[in-house]
Amino acid sequence: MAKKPHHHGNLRAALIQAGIAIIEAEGLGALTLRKVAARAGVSHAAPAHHFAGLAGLNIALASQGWQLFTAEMEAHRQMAAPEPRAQLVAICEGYLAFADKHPGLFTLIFNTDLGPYCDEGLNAASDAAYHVLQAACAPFAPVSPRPGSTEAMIWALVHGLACLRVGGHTGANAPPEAPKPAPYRFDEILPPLRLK
Amino acid sequence: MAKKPHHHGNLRAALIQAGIAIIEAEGLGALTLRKVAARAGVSHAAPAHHFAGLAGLNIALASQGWQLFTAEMEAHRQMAAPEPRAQLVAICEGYLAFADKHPGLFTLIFNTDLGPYCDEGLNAASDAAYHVLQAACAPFAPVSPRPGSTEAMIWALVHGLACLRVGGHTGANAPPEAPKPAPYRFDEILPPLRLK
DNA sequence: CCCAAAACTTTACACTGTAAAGATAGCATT
DNA sequence: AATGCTATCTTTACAGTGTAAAGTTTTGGG
Repeated sequence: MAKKPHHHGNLRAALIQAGIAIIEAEGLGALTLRKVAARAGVSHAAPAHHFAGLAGLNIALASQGWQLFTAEMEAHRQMAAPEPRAQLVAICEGYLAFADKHPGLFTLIFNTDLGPYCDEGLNAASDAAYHVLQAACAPFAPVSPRPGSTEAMIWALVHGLACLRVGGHTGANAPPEAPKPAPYRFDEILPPLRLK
Repeated sequence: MAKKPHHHGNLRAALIQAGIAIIEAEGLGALTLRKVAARAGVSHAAPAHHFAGLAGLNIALASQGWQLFTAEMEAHRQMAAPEPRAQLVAICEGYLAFADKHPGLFTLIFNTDLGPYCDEGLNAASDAAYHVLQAACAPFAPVSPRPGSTEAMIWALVHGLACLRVGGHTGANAPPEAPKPAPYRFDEILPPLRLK
């Protein structure tokens, strides 16, 4: 398993790249082993072999998705002022920006059943994302006696906003021709938090 | 289109019931036109004809799902004390209870792309659910200058908690043998709200 | 040099949704 | 009451999917 394997030369990376491209262009529902293979220029059984089936491809793509997700949050954080609230808001805006820009990957990493504890790399990638949010919540006091309650509240709040936005559930249904209201900025619904 | 159509006798309702039974028993991913047909004792093309394809069946099942969802929230509300905060907490607990008890239907109504403005009955059913939550938020002052911000915040908060719980994302990954922490009750992460 | 194993391809199969054509039952009209 | 019409459902066929097994080619080591 060196840099230049036998035929293709790092086919695994090419397949992951092809999979992400398909998800971004046509949505998660259009992701297919055969389409991925065609886009990478190999036979339709090649991805099934490399990833041990569609489930394995999904896991590999989700790992990559978590890394992109983490990078988006980190990028927003580094642009923000160093005060705790600005850092937290920036991370949550990164969370929302990722969901807006990559709804297919967002659905893959959060709303797809990949099997419990299925892959070590996937766990590590999702943990990294969680730690970014956790660190941003650390300066604030718990919102309830339970430790970790602030992280839980912030995560639920930003995740719910992202999910509802991706799913188009932004209030009561309106006729298609009605102008859509501007989406909420995270600051508008973030309750005040006390510093530790 | 009377009560007793030609052959079966209200096949549409039987197909919906069969579809819900499959989702509840085997998950949303196991839902199939052919399985629904088999469970209802008809040919595999019958559901495709009644609902104009799988997409139509999903829409019909989602409408039913929204009604069950609304009923669950209403049932919790009626058990609660009449104070605004107790009413709101009860509705959110109903929200979470539905997600816990019916993860497949929850995923269908929220995380499945059914097409925008695809069906009038579906819109009415989801609007009914939204109005339950909206009414419970009405006694509280907006959390930001924007009107409706309280509904948006509460909805995002409870929805995020429900989604993360359904998806198993309740913090950093732990080894499978580790005991799972008790899920958050909604009260633990609900910020204080001022009455109007 | 040769051979064993890894990396792919080819082939085949069960299952899915969809479309079209055929059969059947209820209803209305004459 | 007889006839034809239409909706309901079945049968048949087909393209596309994931998966498994067998075959082929390349790589790397003894």
